[in-house]
Amino acid sequence: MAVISKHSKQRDAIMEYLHGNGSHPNAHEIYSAIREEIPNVSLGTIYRNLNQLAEAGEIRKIRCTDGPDRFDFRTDDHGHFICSCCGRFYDVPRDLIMIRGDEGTGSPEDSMLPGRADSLEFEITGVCLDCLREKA
Amino acid sequence: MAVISKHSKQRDAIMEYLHGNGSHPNAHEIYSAIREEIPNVSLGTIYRNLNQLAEAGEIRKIRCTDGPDRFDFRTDDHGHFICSCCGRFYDVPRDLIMIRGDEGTGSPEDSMLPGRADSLEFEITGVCLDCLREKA
DNA sequence: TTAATAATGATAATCGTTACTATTATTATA
DNA sequence: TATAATAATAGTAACGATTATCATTATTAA
Repeated sequence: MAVISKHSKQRDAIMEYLHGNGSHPNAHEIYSAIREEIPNVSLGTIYRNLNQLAEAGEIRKIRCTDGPDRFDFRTDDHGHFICSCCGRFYDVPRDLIMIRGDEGTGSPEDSMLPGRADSLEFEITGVCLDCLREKA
Repeated sequence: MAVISKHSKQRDAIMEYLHGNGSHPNAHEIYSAIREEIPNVSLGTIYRNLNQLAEAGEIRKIRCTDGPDRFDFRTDDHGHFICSCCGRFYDVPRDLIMIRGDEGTGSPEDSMLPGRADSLEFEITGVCLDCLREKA
């Protein structure tokens, strides 16, 4: 895991923005927000820092099935629920998802998977409760 | 779901290639393969047809967390296991994955999810049995 | 306080993909 | 079977997201 050696106000501003922002912004949204504070910040700086922070394990890069990558200050294991109606992005705890046959011995031979599972990325698409209520 | 109205040898060749090829090729791999048969086929034609076929429900587009999209002639609900060692792509039946709280009443209110789940995309990263054996 | 070097802003380049357009192929119908 | 309608094509330009380059500036260690 890479280490960040020198510190910069641009990176601080990005971290501050991510922590104060519950959603899952993409690079351009972060760029727009940081520009309010540091008007001549460069988009390249945003990307460089986001990747650096992700490699250092301080944030998570979410590769979306559609559209640009998003970034999340939550680094614990979790997936996402995307409302196909309003587009909102919800966090879903990892332990809501179970892999059948992965609870027993822990031996990959006993699992129904083609090997040893190390991590699981998942994205649930559906309609959130807010949108369901609105429709009713 | 869109309908394909006229038929073309380029599209036929793509379908044939996908069915004769168990893996999950990306657009460039398909392009290379089709060019053997139709040397002046255009990359745009490959993309146009792949998207058309996916919209018609004849193939599936797999949006990878890393790298370009892949295409799969299997259209049933399933996810993927990617070996971080050899890069191979395995199919995983959808029913190996369970969403906790999604078995009961079917009511989204009872689920632990933020709404009604319509579909689940998942990608398991790990080390496949072949690679595990090789290491041992 | 200076030397070493990491980070920056500006911008060019890259990659995967989509859009455009004149031409060609397929289909329905006369 | 000839013709008209139009979908699909090849070629190429354009696009959005991201990464690379590079001269300059900021941070850190000695």
